Amino acid sequence: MPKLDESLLADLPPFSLLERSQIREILDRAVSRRYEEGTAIFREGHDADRFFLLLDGYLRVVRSTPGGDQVIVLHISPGQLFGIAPALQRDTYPATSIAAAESIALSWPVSLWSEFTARYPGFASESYKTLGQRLGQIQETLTEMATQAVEKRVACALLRMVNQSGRKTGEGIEIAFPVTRQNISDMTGTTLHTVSRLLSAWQKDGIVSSTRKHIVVTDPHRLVVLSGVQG
DNA sequence: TCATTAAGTATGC
DNA sequence: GCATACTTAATGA
Repeated sequence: MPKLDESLLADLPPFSLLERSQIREILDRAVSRRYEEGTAIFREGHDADRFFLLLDGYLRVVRSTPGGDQVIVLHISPGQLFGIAPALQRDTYPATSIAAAESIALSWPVSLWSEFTARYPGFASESYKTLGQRLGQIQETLTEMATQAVEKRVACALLRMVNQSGRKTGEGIEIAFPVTRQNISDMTGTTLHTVSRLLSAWQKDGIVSSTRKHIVVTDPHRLVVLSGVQG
C-alpha cells in the first residue's frame, strides 16, 4: 500500500474545511486501489459495504434494464465521491460503476459514514450537495431524452463529457477518457449506428474529429448550436 | 425521423 | 489473425 499524502484530499470539496490532522485520520483509514479500464468497482444490487472517492481516472455509472440493455446514467470525474449508498439510506448500490479509463479510488467501510458526517464539518453538506447536483443532472438528461431529437441528445452528451473532462489540444477539446459509439448510444437511448452516422457527418463538417475510442470536439460552438440551446 | 439488418472496412492486441 | 470498433447502404416502421 503506497503512502498517501494529505494534499490528495485537501483541495477536494468534501474535505476542504478540514484540518490537516483530520484529513490524516481520514486517509489513514482509507484503502487505495487501482482499477483497469473496463473493471467494475461495484455492481448494482450488491451489498454496499464501502463508499469511495475517485482520485484519478473516469467512471461510467451504469444501470441495467430487465431487458438486458444498459443505460449510462452519468460519469464520475476525479475528486468526486461515489458509491455513497449510506447517504441514500440504502444498503445496496443503486447502480454499477465501471472504470472508463484506468482509475484509482480510495474507499472506506460504510460503518465510517456516520462518523465522518458527524465529526467533520462540511463533509455531510458537501456530500449532499454533490448528490443534489447529480440528481439535477439526471433529471435534465431525462427530460432531454423524452423531448429532444436524437441529434440534439448526442450533441448534449458530447458536450457534457467535454465539460466534465475536456482538455485543450491543438485541434480542439478532447474527451479525456475512451468512449465508443456504443457508449454514446447507451447514454442517449439510440443505436451505435445512428451515433456513428452523426459523428461521421460532424467530422465532415469539421465539428468533431474522432478515431477509435477517442473524440476531439474541434468546433464546440457549432456543437452547442446543434444541441439546441434556445435562441 | 430513426431502428434494424446486413455487410463491409479498420484497428489494435 | 482474431475480436472489437467503426462505417455505410438499404429497407421499412
